Amino acid sequence: MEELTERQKQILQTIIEDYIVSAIPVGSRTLSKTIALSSATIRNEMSDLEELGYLEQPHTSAGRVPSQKAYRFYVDHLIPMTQLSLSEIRYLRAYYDKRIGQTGEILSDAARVVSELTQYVSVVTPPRVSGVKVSSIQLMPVNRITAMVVLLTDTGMVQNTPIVLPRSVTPDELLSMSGLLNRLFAGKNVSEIHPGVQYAVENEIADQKQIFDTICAVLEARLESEENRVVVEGASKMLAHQEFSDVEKARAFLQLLEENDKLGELVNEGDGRVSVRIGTETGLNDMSIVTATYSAGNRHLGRIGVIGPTRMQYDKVLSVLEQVGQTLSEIFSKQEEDDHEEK
Amino acid sequence: MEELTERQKQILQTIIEDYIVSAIPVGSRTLSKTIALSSATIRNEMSDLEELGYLEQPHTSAGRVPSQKAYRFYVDHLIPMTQLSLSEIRYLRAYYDKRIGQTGEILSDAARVVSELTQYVSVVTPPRVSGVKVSSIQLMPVNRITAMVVLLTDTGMVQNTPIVLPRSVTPDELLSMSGLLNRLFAGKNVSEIHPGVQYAVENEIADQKQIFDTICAVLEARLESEENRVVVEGASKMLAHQEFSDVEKARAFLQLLEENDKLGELVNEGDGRVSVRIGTETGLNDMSIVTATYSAGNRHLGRIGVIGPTRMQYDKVLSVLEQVGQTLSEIFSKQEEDDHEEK
DNA sequence: TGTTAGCACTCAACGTGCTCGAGTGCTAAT
DNA sequence: ATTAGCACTCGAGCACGTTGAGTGCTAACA
Repeated sequence: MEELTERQKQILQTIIEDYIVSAIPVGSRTLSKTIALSSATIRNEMSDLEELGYLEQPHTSAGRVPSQKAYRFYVDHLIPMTQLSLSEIRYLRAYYDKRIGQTGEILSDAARVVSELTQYVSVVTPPRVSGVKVSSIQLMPVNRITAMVVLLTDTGMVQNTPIVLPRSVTPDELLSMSGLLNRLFAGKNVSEIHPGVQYAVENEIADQKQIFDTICAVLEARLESEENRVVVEGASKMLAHQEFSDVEKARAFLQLLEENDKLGELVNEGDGRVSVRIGTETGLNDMSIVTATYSAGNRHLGRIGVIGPTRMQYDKVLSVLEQVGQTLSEIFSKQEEDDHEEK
Repeated sequence: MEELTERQKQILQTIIEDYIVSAIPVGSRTLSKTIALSSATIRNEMSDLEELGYLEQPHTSAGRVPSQKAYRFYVDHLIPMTQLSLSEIRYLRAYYDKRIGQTGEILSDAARVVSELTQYVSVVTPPRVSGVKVSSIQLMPVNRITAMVVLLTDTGMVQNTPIVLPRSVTPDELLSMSGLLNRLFAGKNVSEIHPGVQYAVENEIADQKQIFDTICAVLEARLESEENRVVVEGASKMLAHQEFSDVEKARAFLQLLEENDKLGELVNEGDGRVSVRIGTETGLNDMSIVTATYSAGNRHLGRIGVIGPTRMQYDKVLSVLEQVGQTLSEIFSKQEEDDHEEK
């Protein structure tokens, strides 16, 4: 690919940044005010940039609009390192210092912060089972044939699942079953739970194995389905952006936001610590998805992201996500440390 | 208030039902096709109805549009008893027969069904603490100074809350604390949990009282905040209705749907087994809210509702909500029965 | 050789005036 | 009491001209 001259880069960057805030095609006159060149010169350069595929013209007598390729070039080479403003950092800290609560709340708080700071829709995927370890498991009786399984993880997450047992069971049996489950799975990865796990039996009777398998099966299914849950915040903000003034487009997008599985996949598809997918790279039309990971220690847990029109404030979004992803990681890692400290 | 003649009622009903599906002002010509009267006669009647406040004219040469008063009259006197279609009933049953799972899932399933069948946004408020009884309480150690409180209710709901204790506590202490909590609160209303509850102590030391109070305080706060959670489904459907073709209106509504506390209040404000609030009665502009209760036995738990434009298919919405509310009640009551059966 | 001024050209956006038709109210006839 | 007829109203939709932002090209200039 041909190298762009410094001047071309400057012009391209100015066009992109102008267009990102104004959403109207930018013309040579406008640019000549920011850049010390005559409009004619700029026209020539723009013409070249168009030929190279960085700019597009909606119609003959309109200004130029950055192409997908331009955005890609922008985030790869031109993006300025944005510092969050002091007030923004303070805003983030306010959440960070909050008591450590329920995982679900932490995630939706994080999403709300991101959405608020960026003015785009924010999506978070919950911790993946493969990244989380069992801290303890407890069975609680509900009625004769139903029990509640409460699973506690090292990241401070709780998962409770009602289980209908194959036969009626006494509280004592449940207790010993709890003990068994703990001996088997405590400290292991949550993903290792599935029926058929072999364990050294001393004096168990055959149908206890059946109960054990039932519990594992239900638990496994539940954890897996839990993985598909996603948290969405700030959906109303999308309508503030021009590209959704067409109601049909807005409806389609809103519907996407309601399809949790698809949305979760979309967010998790990002790779690397931060990932920027632009336009068709997302598989969606005229949409961009920026995501960052969060983790506990060095175990990858999930991703937090922003989804919006291709014309997106990439610099702002990137710095916010980077910051929030890091904060989330700190929170989850802290929880883990507390655990170790205990031992 | 003046009584309407049978003919006026018929005309009014036809206008309303026509307008509900078409959303365009209905004229006398159109009506004369459905009703065996000349357009002129109908015009006279319409003129009278307008004077009585049942109809409105957007402008001189447009048809008539039903007023809020007309809708109110419609749901109170004219509404036909809609039977759900066979396929709809089958659809409902499919959900009803589903395994009884997590409360949250039941509620969001219910909301999704309502939204799907009515094509409006559906909102559910979770069971109120005052309607729910403690089944059992369990404390699980997380680390030295943190424990997880797992509260099981008679409606099969689970509530888990992390609690940071005032001092480090041994698992044995937690166990005895669990026992105490169970003795005190099992079978009682969840709402009776708060710090400072007096209990007959045998050999408890002073600071155990402090731990006890901490647990109760956090639990109480948590349960209260949990009450404000609402489930919203089908938000994207709102955009299909004409009254939201104005993006600004759509945005405002979408934002309302994200303000959980306000939304919950709005839904819970309904009274009676089913409640229909129209237009300004809701406190919102040009919106209607239809809600139905669901309960366990005779204890009121929460409400499920539909929120949409004043021009709403009241008959359809009413029958769906009535049905789903009843189904929800059956589910939650069943859970309760199982409990009693156990004893 | 790169930059700039000037000019003709293009085209969406906007405003104006026009027609069309759905709908009304009124009056007079049935 | 109902209906037919007619004049009137007014938004929707279309044609048309104007405006202005923006372009490409050419020729002059440093």
